[in-house]
Amino acid sequence: MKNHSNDHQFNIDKFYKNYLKGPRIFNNRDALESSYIPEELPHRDIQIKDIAEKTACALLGDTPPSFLCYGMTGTGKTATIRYVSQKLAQQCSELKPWWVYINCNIVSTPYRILAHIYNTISREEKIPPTGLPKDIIFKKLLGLLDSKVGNSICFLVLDEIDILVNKKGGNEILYDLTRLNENLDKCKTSLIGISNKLKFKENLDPRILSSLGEEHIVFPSYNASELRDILNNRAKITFHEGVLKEDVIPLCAAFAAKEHGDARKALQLLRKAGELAERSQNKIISSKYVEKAQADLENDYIIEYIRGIPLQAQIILTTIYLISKFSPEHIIISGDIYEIHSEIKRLIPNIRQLTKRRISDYINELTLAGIISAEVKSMGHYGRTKIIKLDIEIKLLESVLSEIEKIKGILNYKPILLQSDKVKLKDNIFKKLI
DNA sequence: TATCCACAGGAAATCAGGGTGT
DNA sequence: ACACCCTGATTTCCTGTGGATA
Repeated sequence: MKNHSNDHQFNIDKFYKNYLKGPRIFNNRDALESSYIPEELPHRDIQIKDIAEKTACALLGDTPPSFLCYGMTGTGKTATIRYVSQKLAQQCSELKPWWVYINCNIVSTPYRILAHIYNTISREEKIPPTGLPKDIIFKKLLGLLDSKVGNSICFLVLDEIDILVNKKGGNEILYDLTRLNENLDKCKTSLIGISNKLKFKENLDPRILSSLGEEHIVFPSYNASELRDILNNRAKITFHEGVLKEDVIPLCAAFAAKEHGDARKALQLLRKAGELAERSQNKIISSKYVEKAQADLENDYIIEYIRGIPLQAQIILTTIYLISKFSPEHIIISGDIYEIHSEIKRLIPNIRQLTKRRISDYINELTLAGIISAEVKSMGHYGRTKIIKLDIEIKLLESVLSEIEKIKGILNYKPILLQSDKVKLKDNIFKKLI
């Protein structure tokens, strides 16, 4: 088939030429990445000093104490530790300490934690992702630590340790890690836990808590003025001179300060604003791009989240969508979600029936992610249930769901349940009770 | 005031799918 | 081929419960 509309076609060559000719905004994008470790960390002097003091004895070959770092997301916990670890390494001529970073959200099971530690140190022989018994791995790890790390120190940084603690087997593996030193001849290990939940200690085995030390390093949230300092530092590296309007950084800082002073958020905003300006071929970043970035980031998060969850969870979300779409007045309760789920699962191949129990878990997960909100309410003789509300724009939800191959076909299906008189009757009673 | 609905949500078991060394 | 390992998703079994109703 001939293409008769060449003039309207996207000309990719021309686009690249224009792109190169266009205004340059970014000098070094990496400086706004969360993995970037800056030369200096503003407003973290106390924490740097604290960590430096705790880890300094590694220089003499002694075992540093284990400790915990607390602070909300984006308060610089990980960055500070990486910063100190760099500085510490610069001081060591020989006996360089090893640092193993473990994000417990990603490396999330006992087996994988051991394997991850082993594999980061070993480099040659890798431990397979599954298959072996844990105790074998543990013994192999002990051998490796003594032979490879030798007389040096190995720091094990457990990021998002709270997630690990709340899983089965989490306390056990932590306990094993705290006892590593007892089983080692030459090498010494030291644990550093990072958490953004202050109350996770409740679920922590007291033996682990005592070995992690009673005192913790606290990372307070940044206020707007501190955020401005951070942004100014990074902006100098990131952008070419003169591309930033003066009000951009204060605005980013203000937005992020509203969200418990999250520096990561502030940096994301700044980068997104830069990208938006770049995309519209503008050589100046003005505050209107920040406003736009704020809205975009919110949506990006939601879209990525929904894309990432399992199909069954997406289907649960679809049931909520269908109820909101066809009966906007309807009060959404968990029982109805169950009914409609079993109704529409027939329309999707290879989808099994879920139990109420499982659906209840999915509802909780969606609530945690901020997609919906749910409140348990007692309806007296009508039982106890969850009242569910969609917390995002239904248009947005629709557009995400319609991109999912197996779901897009049923977005116009009107559930039979919604038309049943029994449900309508119950709905009316519920409305009076609320 | 006792009852009883329709669930909530914890704990343990099960299943299937990815592996291992022998 | 066999016995056994680890994991994630799900089921099974279970006890608990707020408050309108009889």
